[in-house]
Amino acid sequence: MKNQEVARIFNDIADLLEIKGENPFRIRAYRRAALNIEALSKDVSQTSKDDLRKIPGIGQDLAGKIGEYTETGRIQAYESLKKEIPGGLSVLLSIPGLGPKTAKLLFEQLHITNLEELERYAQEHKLSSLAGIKEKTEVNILKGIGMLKRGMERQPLGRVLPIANDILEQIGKDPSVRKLSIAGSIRRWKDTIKDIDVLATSKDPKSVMNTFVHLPQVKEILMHGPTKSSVIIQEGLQVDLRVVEEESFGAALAYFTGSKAHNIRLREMAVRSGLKINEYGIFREKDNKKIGGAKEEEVYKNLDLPYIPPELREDSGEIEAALQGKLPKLVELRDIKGDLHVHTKWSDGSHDFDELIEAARERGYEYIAITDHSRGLGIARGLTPERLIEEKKEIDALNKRLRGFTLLAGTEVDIRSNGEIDFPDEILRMLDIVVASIHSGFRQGREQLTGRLISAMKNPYVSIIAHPTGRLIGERDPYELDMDEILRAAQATGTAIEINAYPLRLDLNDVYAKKAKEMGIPIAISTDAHVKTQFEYMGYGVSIARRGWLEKSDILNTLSYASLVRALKKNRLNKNTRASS
DNA sequence: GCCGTTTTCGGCCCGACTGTTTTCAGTCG
Repeated sequence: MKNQEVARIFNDIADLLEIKGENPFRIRAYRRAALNIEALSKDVSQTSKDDLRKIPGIGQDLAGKIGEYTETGRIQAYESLKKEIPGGLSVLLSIPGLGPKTAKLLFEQLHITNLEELERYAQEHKLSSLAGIKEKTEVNILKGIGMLKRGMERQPLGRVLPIANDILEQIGKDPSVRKLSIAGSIRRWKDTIKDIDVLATSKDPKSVMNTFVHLPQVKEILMHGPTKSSVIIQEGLQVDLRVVEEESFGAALAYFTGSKAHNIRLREMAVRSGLKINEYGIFREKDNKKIGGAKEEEVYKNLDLPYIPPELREDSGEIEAALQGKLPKLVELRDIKGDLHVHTKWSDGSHDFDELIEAARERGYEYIAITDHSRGLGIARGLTPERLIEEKKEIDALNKRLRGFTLLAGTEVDIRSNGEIDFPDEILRMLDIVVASIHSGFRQGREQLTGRLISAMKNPYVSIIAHPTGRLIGERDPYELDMDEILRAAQATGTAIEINAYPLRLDLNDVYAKKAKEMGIPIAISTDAHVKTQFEYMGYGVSIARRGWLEKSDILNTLSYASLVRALKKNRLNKNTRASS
C-alpha cells in the first residue's frame, strides 16, 4: 500500500504551505486528505481517479496528485515547494509551542533551517533580536527541543490506559469532582496514544486544577488555567484536563473525544442548519439559546444523526454512513463466546487446563482453543507430535466431563523459514483448530515472507493466521509483507485472520481489519494468552475490530460452540476440495 | 483545496492559554 507514503507527503506539503503562510483552508484540505488516506483500507495507488474522488476530502486536484505519484513516483508541486522552503524547516514545527509563523520568522531573519542551528541561537540568546520573541520564548524553545529529543513519541494503548485510569482515580479524590471521563484518542481506542485527555465536571474547577497540577507524577506544568490545564508526567506523556459545568458534560465529552476532523465536520453541519456546537453545548444561531449539551447523544440528535460510537469518529466515512443510516452495528465484548488462541503449561503458558477453564467460564465463554506451540519453537517449549497427541487425549477426556463448556484441541503451528508447516498433515487433521504463525526469519525479503504466509493458508488444515504482520508496537516494525496479496489469499482460501489482542501487537490493525471485512475474510479476535489474566486483553482486540467497522457476524468467535465447529469443518472440507481439484 | 436540500463561487469550527502585548497574535487541540 502506498497510502502511508502519500499521506506523509500531503502532511509535509501542508507543513510547507503553513510556513509559507498560505490559505489555511487549503492547508486543512491537505491534512484532511492525508488523514483519510491513512485510514483508508484500499490502496490509493490501485484506485481509479473516479473512485479516489469518492474519498471524503479528495477532489479533482488531489486525485490528480495521487495519480501523478502512482505513475511517476513524485509530485511536481511538492518538489517545487521543497526548493522554495528547505525541507528541514518542517522539523521545527514538531517543537511543542513553535508554529509556522515562528518557523518562517526564524528562517527569513536568521536563516535557521534545522534543530541544531535553532538550539545554538537560543542558547546564545540570539533569538531575542526578533520581533515578538523575548527571553521566555527562548527558554520555551529550548525546553521544546529537549522534549523533542527525549522523544515524545506515541505509546501503545495497553501501556497508557492503566496510567490514565490511575490519574483518573486520583483526580476523582477531589471532593468537588462530580463526573469524570477519559476522552481523546484513548476513548476512541486508537492503538497508540500521544496524550491522555481527561474531562471532569465540578462546582469548584480551580480546586480540581490545583489537585491535578500537583499530582505526584507531574514532572512539568505546561499550562494552568481555570478550565484547562496540561502537564507532563514521569512516563513522558502529556495529560490534558478540562473542567466544565455539569450541564455541558455531553458537549464537552464529544468535543474532547474528537477526532478533531470529526468535530469539524459536526460543527460545519451545525452551521448549515442554523446551530452552533462548542464544548459548552448546542446553541441556536438566531437567539443563542442553548438547546442541549448535558448528554453526548444530544449533539448527534440535534444534527439528525444517529449516535456515532467513539471508535468510528475519525471522519473516514462515518458521518456519510450515519446520514444514510448505514452505520455498522459494531461488535461488542459481550458478543465474544470464546478465545481461539491460548497457551498452557504444555508449552510456554503458565496454567493447566482447569485454571484456564475456570477463568474462561468467569468471562462467560462457551469454549477456548488450546493452541500450544509446535516443536520448531524450542524456546517456547514447543510440542513434538507425540506430546501434541498426548495433550489432545487429555483434552478429549476432559471434554467428556465438562458441561456447557468445551476445549478445542489445537496448535499454534510454526511456519518455518522455508515456508513448511511444523507438523505434518496427518497430525493437523486430528485437531479441531489450527492457528499458524511466523516466529522466525523476520528479516527475509518481502516476497519470501509473503510466500510463507500464503503457502500456510493453502494448507487445508490451517484455520487461522495469527498476528500476521508480526509488529510489536514501539519495538518491532511489521514484517515486510505484501498485505494486499495476503488478504487476497485469505479470501481465496477462506482462511481466517486473527486480530491478536495482546496490547503490544494489535495485529491485524484497524485499517487492515476493515479491509478484511470488505473482502469477506473471517476474523478471529484472540488474546494469545499465556497467563489467565491475559484473557482481559480481549477488550483491546474488540476495540480494534470496532475501529475497523466490524460487526458481530464478521467475527468467528462470536459463534456458539456448535456453529463454530460447523464453520471450521466446512472450511476444512472446502479447502480439501479445492486442493484436490 | 473541497464542496453544495439556500450556493459550481464563496464560504470554510470554535475556544483556552501564553507571552508580549496596551488589545492581540500565535499555538494548540
